[in-house]
Amino acid sequence: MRLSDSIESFIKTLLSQEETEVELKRNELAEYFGCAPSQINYVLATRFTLDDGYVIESRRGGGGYIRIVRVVESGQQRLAYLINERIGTAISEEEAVRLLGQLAQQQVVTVHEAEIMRAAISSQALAIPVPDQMKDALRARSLKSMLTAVARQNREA
Amino acid sequence: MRLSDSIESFIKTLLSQEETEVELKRNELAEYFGCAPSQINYVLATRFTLDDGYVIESRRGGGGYIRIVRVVESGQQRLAYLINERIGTAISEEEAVRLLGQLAQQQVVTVHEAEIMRAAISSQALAIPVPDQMKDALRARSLKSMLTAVARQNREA
DNA sequence: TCAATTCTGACTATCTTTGACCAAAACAAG
DNA sequence: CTTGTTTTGGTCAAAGATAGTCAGAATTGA
Repeated sequence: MRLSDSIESFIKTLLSQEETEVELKRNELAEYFGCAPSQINYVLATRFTLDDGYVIESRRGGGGYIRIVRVVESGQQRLAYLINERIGTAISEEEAVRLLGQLAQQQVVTVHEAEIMRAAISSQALAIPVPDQMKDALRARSLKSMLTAVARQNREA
Repeated sequence: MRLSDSIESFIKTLLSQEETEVELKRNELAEYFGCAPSQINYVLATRFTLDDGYVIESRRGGGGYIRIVRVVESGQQRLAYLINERIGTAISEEEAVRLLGQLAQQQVVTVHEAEIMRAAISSQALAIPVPDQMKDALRARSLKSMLTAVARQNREA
């Protein structure tokens, strides 16, 4: 059993059934597993990504922490499909607007929320000197990030 | 719980209900929390800034005091200030998160909306290979675009 | 063997707390 | 009034406490 796998399981156990988030101290966890603290970052970076349905928050300094939030129930939510399949790694503004319109119509999000998301990824917002390709990638990331937030809110509601 | 967090809560409790301002003695408060007096200044500087919606006044010498005033502003005023003056052409994720938290707390936007906006401009969302400078510029554009959408919705409502 | 994955450690970034020294206001004595 | 003393609050730099990053070493699996 790899160290990374052990740490992954450990965290996922803490996140089991009821609990949807855990807060831990990087150094303590590293101590517990007898490894370098940066190993924890590696595990988080490779096994608790947005695409995996997790969001990581942290703070440095005294009283610092790492918080891991599970936002998508494996495979069962509709948003999970959108986040992982339909949007993918790049999406055009037109496609995104169409998608948001559908979500609003299906009342997955409010009209206000859809408008905000649309504003976030409008060509005006993305008017920076990078290739269109990169803008589409950026739009996909931002959109997925926002929908993940929505999924999290739905779950908490 | 961090000392700073305790002091912050304590002050916010004093300000919570009807009161829009409190006056206190720096040394007494420090004594109460068993910390260095300058710790109080640290808390004020990091958690009671103008961005957070507070104004600090103080006097030295006999009978000296520190007065913390919670500023009240209309949602539209606040949005206009952020869009036209505060955000500018670049903003870091940390600053943006602080501003969004404040907007939610002042109920200019809902917590859901704030979370969505936060997600839109998080570093996770902006993880593309461009210089940080450009990310900050992008974040500013996207944020202003979203806040403009919110302002428009308010007007139409 | 060799490429991908895992792991580590040195260096960096950020947040908190403290303490020494500074500045201003009030007060008291002359 | 003027000046010295006392009482406050302010500033800043340094130390302490965490977490993040990244290049390269170690390991693993094909």
